[in-house]
Amino acid sequence: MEANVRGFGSANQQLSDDEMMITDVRKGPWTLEEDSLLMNYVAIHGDGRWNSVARCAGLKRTGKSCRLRWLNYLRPDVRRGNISLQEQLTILELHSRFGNRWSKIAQHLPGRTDNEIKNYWRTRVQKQAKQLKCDVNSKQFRDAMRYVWIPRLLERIRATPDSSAVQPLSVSTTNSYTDSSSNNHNTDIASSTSQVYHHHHSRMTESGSDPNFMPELSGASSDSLDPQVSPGSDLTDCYNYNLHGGGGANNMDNSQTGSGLYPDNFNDSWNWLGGGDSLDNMWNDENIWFLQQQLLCDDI
DNA sequence: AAGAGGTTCAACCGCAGCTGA
DNA sequence: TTCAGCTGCGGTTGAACCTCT
Repeated sequence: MEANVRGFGSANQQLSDDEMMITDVRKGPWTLEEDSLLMNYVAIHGDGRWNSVARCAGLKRTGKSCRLRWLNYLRPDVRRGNISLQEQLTILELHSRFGNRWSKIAQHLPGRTDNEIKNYWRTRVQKQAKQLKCDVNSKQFRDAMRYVWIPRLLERIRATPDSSAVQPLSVSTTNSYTDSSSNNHNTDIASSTSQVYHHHHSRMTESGSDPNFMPELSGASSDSLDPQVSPGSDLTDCYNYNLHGGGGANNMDNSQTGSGLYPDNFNDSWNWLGGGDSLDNMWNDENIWFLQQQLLCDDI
């Protein structure tokens, strides 16, 4: 497909400053030729100073456009494609901590771009919230992530005998991460979160909430990003009530899974998380029931 | 086979912050 | 101190692709 020349956006838009310097600014998808020009130029002169890159490389693109193309697509260590379970876990955890600070989250995922993480969040995570009929920033959804989603991810990561099996399927062969700490960051987060989760899980079934588990979600942290997030005690009280007295797992009415709280395609809606396995294993009746109890509890 | 509707993701935009003259 | 230019960020858009009927 041919890229447009001043045809991608609004015709009446005012030209931005860097556009003013280039006549006949090209917009739209990049061609192989343009990619080649940009890669060759950066290989020789290095990146940065993107306006001069655009000019000197002979590209009729804005500096911004060149920068974006390089960072999101052309740079040698960029990795695109399937987000691994560990990366999913990292994104969930870091988003709960930083919110929509995509570039900050991307710093913890070597080779991933802020754009890709943002797209992942919007297309996958927000979709789940929508299908659960709750806001992605709501307590319900955060708790669902916290008590069901993340633990399940951890289980799956741990259950994978060959760690390479949870790596993305399409990792660039030119990847070379010189920062060893960054290289291990996903595993570190999975490991530490796992430890915290198990600590939390054993405690919460005994005596209620554990503020140490993802405190940014519990509201215990002073720098909590979302003031509406309440302490975990409500949820765990609800959990204990349902589990131990007020209609626990043994009393679970399977008909609840089709009660209307969740759409009929609830299981399917979480499919992306499983990485290919049957959802029957991933989102069984117990998990669905648990989520339903959270929502019921929150409604009280 | 074809069209409709849904999903994905590359690329754009506006804005804010930084830097140097 | 001010201002212009540049860079980076987050939100949004729309073409391409996929799935369903």
